Amino acid sequence: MNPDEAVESPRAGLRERKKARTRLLIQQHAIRLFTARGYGDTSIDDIADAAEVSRSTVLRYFSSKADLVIYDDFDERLITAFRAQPRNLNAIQALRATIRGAFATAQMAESLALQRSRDSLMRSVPELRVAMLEELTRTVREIAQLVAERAGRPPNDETVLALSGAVIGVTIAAWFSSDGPDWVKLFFERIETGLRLLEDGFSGV
Amino acid sequence: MNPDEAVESPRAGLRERKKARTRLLIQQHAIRLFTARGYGDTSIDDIADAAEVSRSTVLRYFSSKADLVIYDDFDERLITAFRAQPRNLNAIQALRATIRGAFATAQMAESLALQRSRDSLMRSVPELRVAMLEELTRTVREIAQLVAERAGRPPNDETVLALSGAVIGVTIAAWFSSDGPDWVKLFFERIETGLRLLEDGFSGV
Amino acid sequence: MNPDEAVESPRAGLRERKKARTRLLIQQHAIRLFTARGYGDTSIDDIADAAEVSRSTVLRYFSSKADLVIYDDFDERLITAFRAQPRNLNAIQALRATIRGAFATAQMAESLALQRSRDSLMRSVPELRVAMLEELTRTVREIAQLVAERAGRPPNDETVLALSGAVIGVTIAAWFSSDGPDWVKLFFERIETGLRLLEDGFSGV
Amino acid sequence: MNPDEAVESPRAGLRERKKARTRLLIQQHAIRLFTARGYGDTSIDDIADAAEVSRSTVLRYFSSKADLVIYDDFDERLITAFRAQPRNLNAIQALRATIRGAFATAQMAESLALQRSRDSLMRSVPELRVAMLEELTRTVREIAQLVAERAGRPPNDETVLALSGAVIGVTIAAWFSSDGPDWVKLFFERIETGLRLLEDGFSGV
DNA sequence: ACGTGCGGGACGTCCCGTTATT
DNA sequence: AATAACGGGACGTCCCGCACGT
Repeated sequence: MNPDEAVESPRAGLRERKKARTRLLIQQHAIRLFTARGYGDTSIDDIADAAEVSRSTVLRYFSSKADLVIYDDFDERLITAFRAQPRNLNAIQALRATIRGAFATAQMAESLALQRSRDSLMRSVPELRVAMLEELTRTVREIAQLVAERAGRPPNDETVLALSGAVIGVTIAAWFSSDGPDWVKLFFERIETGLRLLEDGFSGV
Repeated sequence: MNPDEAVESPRAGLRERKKARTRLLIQQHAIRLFTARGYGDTSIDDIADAAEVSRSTVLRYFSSKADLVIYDDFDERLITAFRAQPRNLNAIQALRATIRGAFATAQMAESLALQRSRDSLMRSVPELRVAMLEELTRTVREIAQLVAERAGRPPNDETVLALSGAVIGVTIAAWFSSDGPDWVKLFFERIETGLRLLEDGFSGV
Repeated sequence: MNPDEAVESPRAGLRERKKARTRLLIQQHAIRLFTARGYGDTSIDDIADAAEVSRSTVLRYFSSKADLVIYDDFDERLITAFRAQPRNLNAIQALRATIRGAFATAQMAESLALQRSRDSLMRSVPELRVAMLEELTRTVREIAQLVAERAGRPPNDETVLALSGAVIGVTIAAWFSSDGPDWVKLFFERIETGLRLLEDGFSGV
Repeated sequence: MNPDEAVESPRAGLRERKKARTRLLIQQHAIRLFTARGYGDTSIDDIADAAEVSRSTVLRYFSSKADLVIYDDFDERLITAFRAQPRNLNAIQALRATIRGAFATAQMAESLALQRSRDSLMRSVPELRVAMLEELTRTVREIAQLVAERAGRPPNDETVLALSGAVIGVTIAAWFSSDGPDWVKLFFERIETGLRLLEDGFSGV
C-alpha cells in the first residue's frame, strides 16, 4: 500500500535520511527474498545478510518478521495530508481529497513493483494477512482521532466511530477485491467510490 | 457476538437439536475454563474432560482451539433473518430491521454472562482477536452476497462492495468501542446509529 | 510496607525536612506513573519530568528504578522505636510492642492509597518482588543486631540468628498472605500472631 | 543444598533413570564451568557442548540458566520424608526429625564438593541469590501445605502461615550464616537449633 | 565529550522432523 | 505403533561495547 517515498521531507537531517534509506533497503531485500524463496523459508538472518546489516539492525527497524512486509509510512503521510486539507471541508470531503492526492503520488511511485510484491505476500501468507488486519484496527483509532479533531467532537463519539469504521471497512473491501495488474488504480477508485457513497448515503442501494 | 440461541429454529430435527446442544455444552465448558485458568493454560484435553466427551469430538465440532471461542451462529441467523425481510426494503433498511430483531433476541438471552466471557477473551487474547478479525473478513463476502441479491447487482459491484465493507467496518468499530457492563446494549446502539448514518450519508459530519 | 510518615521526627533540621519531602514527592510521582502506565513502560526520565527535577536528582535519592518502589523508612523507624522500648522487656516482647506502635501509626496514615499501590506493584512485578526479598535479607541482619544488643549476646549467636530469621520469615508469610482491601490490618494481625507464637513456641501446633 | 542422590528410587524405569542421569550430568558440567570461568562468562552453549547434549536439551531440563545452579531435589525428598513421619509427632517435631534424617543423608553424600560449589555460586552471584530467594518463597507455600495437613488446619490458617514463615526464615538465617569448610554441619545444626527454639518459644531470649 | 546507531551475542520460547524407547 | 526424548533452528528480547558523528 506504500506509494513509496515520493514526498520525502526535503530538509530532514542527514541522520534521519540515512535511517530512512537503511529502512527501505532492508525492506526491499526482505520482500525480494520473501517473494523469491517464500516467507517461511527466509530467515531474518538471510535478510540481514542480503542487506549487509546485522540481525540486530533488522529487528531494530522492524519489530517483527511480519513487520518487514506490513510496514509502510502510508498512514503517517495520509495523516499529514489530511491535516493539511482546507478547514472548510467536512471530514469525508477532506478524506476524499486526501485519497485523491495519495493516488496521484502512488501513480508516479517508482517502486510499484515492490508494492505489488508486498500486496501479493499479504494476500497469500496467512500470518501476514492477520498482522495486517491487526494493523488496520490500529488505523481505525487514528482515523477516529483525525475525524474527531475536524468535526470538533470527542474521539469516542458515536458518529465519529461509525465513520472511522466505515472508512476502514471500505478500505478493506477495496483491498480484498482489487486484484490483477491494475490493482492500484482499482484500489483507489473503489475507495473513492466508497467514500462518495459514505458521503451521500447508501439509501439508493 | 452471539446473543445466544433464544430463537432456536423450531422445526429442527431431533438429531440436529442434539448436535447443537453438544456443541453449546462443549463451548460453555471451554469458555468457563479459559476464563478461569487462562486461554494458554487450558488444553483441548482439559475441555474434553470437563465436557465429558472425547478429544476427537471436541475437534469434530470446532476446527481449532480459537474456534471454541470465536464460533457463534450469529451470522447464520442474521442471514436467515435478512432474507426474510420484506422485499420492498432496500439493503440498508433490511439490515437495520435485521439488527433490531437480533437485539431484541439478544436482550432476552439467558446466558449473557457467557457472551461477556467470550467477549472479554476475544479482546484480551491476541490470538483470538486475530482469529475474529479473519472471521470478519469472511463475513464481508457473505454480506456482499446478500446485498447483491437484494439490490439485483453482481457481488463484485463497486457499490455492493463498498456497502458490505462499510457495514463490517461499522461493526468492528462498534465492537472495539463497546465496553463495560452494558456492552451489548452499547454495541447494538452503535451498529444501529452506524447503519442509519450509512443510509443517510456522513455529509453532515 | 511503609505506613507513611505520620511520626515524623519532630526536631529534624530544615535541610533534612526538605530532603525528605523531595524524596517523598519523587516517590509519589513514580508510583503514580508506574500504576498508571505500568512499571516497564515508565522510564526514569518520565518520573523526573513529572516531579520537575532532573534525572540525576532522581538517581541521587534512589539508587535504582526498583528502589523507587521498594524504599520506605519503615525499618529506620522500627529500629528507633525498638531501641526505645523499656529494658525489662525481652527481645520478642520489645518487638511486639514495637509492631503494635507501628500499627497504630499506620492506621492513621493519610496516604494509605499510596501504600496500596506500592504493595500491588511489589506483588505483581517480579523484578520488584525480588528486590524486596533482597532488601528483607538485609533487614535480617539489622534485626539480629538489635536482638543481640538487647539479649547481651554476640550478633552471630545461634539463638539470635534463629530469632531474627524467624521474625523475618513470619513477616514474609504475613505479607504474602495479606491481600484485599484490609491488607494492612491483616498484615499487622498476622505479624502479631506470629510473634506471639514465636514467644510461646509452636509445640501445640 | 542437595545431599545428592543417595536415596534413589530402586525400581524407577530405565527411561526415568536415564533422565535423572542426564539431568545430573548437565548440572555437574554447568557448575564446574560456572566455577571455573565465572557464571556470566559461561553460556548455555558451553554447557551443552561440555555435556555433549544440545542446547535444547539443557533448556528442557532446566528452565533457565539460574536453574542450573538453583535446582535440587532436596525439597521433594524432604516432603516425602516429612509425610513418612509418625502421625503422633506434631508439625515441628516431624520437621525436626525430617531434618535430622536429611542431615544423615547429606553427610554421606559423595558429591559434597558439588554442593559446596553450588553454595558458593549462590552466595556470590547476585542473580542466583535472587533466584534462590524466589524459590524459597515457593517453598514457604509447600511447607504451609505440609504443616496444614498434619495439623488438620486450612493452609491459610494464621498459625500455619506463621510456622511456615518462621521455618523458612530460620533456614535463610542458617544458610546466610553458615560459611567455611564445615558449612553443611553448621547449617544443619543451626536449623536444628532454630526448630527447637520454634518449638519451645523464644521467651527466654 | 556525549549521545545515538550499530554489531555481536546470549537468553528463553517455540516448533518441527528425527530417533529411540516401550 | 504410539509415545517421548532429542537435535536443530528461528524468533524476538535484551544488554554491552564500539565507533561514528556532531
